[in-house]
Amino acid sequence: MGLTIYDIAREAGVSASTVSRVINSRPGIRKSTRERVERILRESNFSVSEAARGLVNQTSRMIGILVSDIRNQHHIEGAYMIEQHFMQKGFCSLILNAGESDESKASYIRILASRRVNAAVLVGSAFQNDSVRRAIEAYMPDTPVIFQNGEFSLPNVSSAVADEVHGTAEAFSYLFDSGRRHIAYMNSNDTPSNRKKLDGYLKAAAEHGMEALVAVSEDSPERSAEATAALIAAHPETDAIIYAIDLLAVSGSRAILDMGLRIPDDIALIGTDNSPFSMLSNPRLSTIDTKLRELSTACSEMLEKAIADPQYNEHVVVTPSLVLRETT
Amino acid sequence: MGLTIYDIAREAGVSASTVSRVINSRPGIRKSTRERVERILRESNFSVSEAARGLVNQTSRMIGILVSDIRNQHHIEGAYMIEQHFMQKGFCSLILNAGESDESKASYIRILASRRVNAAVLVGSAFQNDSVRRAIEAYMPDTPVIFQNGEFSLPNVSSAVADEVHGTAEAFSYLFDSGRRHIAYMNSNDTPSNRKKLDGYLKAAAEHGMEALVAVSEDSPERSAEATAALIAAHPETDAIIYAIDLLAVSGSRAILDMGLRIPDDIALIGTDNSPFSMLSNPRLSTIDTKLRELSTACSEMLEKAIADPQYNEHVVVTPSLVLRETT
DNA sequence: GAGAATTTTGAAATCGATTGCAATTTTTTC
DNA sequence: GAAAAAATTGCAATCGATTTCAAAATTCTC
Repeated sequence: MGLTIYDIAREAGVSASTVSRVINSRPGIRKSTRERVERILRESNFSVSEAARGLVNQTSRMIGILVSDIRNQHHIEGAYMIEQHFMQKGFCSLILNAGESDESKASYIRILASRRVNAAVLVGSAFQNDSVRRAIEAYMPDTPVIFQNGEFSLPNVSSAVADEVHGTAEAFSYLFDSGRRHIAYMNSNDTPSNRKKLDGYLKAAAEHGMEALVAVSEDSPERSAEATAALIAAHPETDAIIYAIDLLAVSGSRAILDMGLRIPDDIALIGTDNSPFSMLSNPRLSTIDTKLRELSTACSEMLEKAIADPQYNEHVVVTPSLVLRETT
Repeated sequence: MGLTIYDIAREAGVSASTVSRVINSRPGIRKSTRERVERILRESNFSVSEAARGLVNQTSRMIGILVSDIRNQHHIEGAYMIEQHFMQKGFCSLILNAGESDESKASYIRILASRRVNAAVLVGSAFQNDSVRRAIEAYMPDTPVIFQNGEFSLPNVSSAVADEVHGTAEAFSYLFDSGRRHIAYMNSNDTPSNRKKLDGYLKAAAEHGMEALVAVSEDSPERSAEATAALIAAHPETDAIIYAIDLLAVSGSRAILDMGLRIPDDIALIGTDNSPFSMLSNPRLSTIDTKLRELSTACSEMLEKAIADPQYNEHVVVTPSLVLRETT
């Protein structure tokens, strides 16, 4: 089935070395020879085996991108930017859905190591756990790793992280300054990122001398609507809610409207992440912009430097900002 | 840096063949030898080179997934299901963002061919063009290709397609039966899929003896809001709009509300695709469910059969159905 | 405990490219 | 037109695994 350069060589009456040199545009080939080989290459629809090439060149020209859930808009956007950037440079992206558990995430590190990726990108804070850390130390101690929204202090790991503590605290202060006195927090699944957001809320509440009220919802629209309704039923005095995730805020808003309350008059809402649909919602959602684009851009740049220079290593922090729309 | 099986062999005092047999759980190795080799394998964090392995085994154990835009929720969902399914079977997914132009899509076929993927999946109707077709014939004539939402009559290509003509026509009939007499259609970018939807609309309009009114919006919330407002300004008698894409319908609904019209009293809206956020919108969007899940499931199944049997080839059609919510 | 039968193990070829070095061909130079 | 210099080309080794076939070690049989 697959033609090899030997087949091409025979056809062209030259050696495999010559064919290889033509394919890779190496100098020192007579023009007429080059053209003849190129023609045969074209006519026979030859395509080089990247596996064989990778074996001798000791490189796969692949970037491994690990995402805990690619269906998450937030995550895929990060993967997309990196994919786009490196495809142009001739790299392929091995995008893998690394799953829920810590062990499964760690096993994906092994998979990337087996594929000998030139670099790995971890998208999402959920990778910040000990299994993953150990897997990196064991199987990719010398491969550049870029952590989007998390951090390991290993020599081959760089990172770009959002200061989510600050972001949530700022949202709290804004609500407080606009007169809200019963600001609740709707948390989601327990991830390092959500923990930081919660910390920001708790810290801000303490600083303003206010009691904290934290509810939890799974990461689904239905659960959030239920959790929001339950929160308000139990604490009718609530006049503002900060949500750990935009999606939860949007379906929460719907539940609030259905209860006959007004937004933002009775209750103000602030989501987190400035997701694409946060401005499509009705009313349009105010949100904490965690600067996903900046995070991804920073990752692409670091990745590029890290591939060029294995010693390279950097950690950047971006500061979230508040986007005010119709729910505040 | 990278250890090879020869390093392991030396350490264990055996030959590389033995190490290979242990790694691949081949029979005929003395228990004590196997355990010794396994221990060394573990202690040295050895990881096999898939490139070398692929070279001799003539397989990459990779599935290539081509998506025209991975940020599109609709597409990524399809890629996700396939990724999940095959990862368990030890395949990696090379997910590539194949870009806008026909030529760029075709060139990605070449890339997958170079990587010697075991199969390729094309997600989205945009791959249905001649450049891609020729690229498949030239570079992957024997690799199973599964086309999600499109079709080529090539021996190695299978497909799962939604009958979008029918879906849109059904939506039209529903609106007509509920008394609407000025049903407009908001189209989006010119893709094979959107062309079929438009056909369905035109066909249904003709069948009901009604005049067709087609507007076009680029695939962005802002454009759709503008296009919707313009449509209604030019044709105030409009009492229903079918949208080629849910997203456009959602931002369109916002524009309509902003004009002081009521939904569905003054204008009924139906989107297309039953996207995750269509039921989060306010009011909740009625939509034509193009059965994305079924499409993807069918693709996974066909993919599996095609990998097992290169002769395999099938074409399935799924029928969309109407999901009625608050905008009708 | 010798010889046969069976189980384990290893040497060497292979997969499809790339590349250093030597050999060959072509071009220059006088 | 012969020798030197320069430009082309090919041979053979290499990358890191797998696998066939033969050799070596072990177990069985009488």
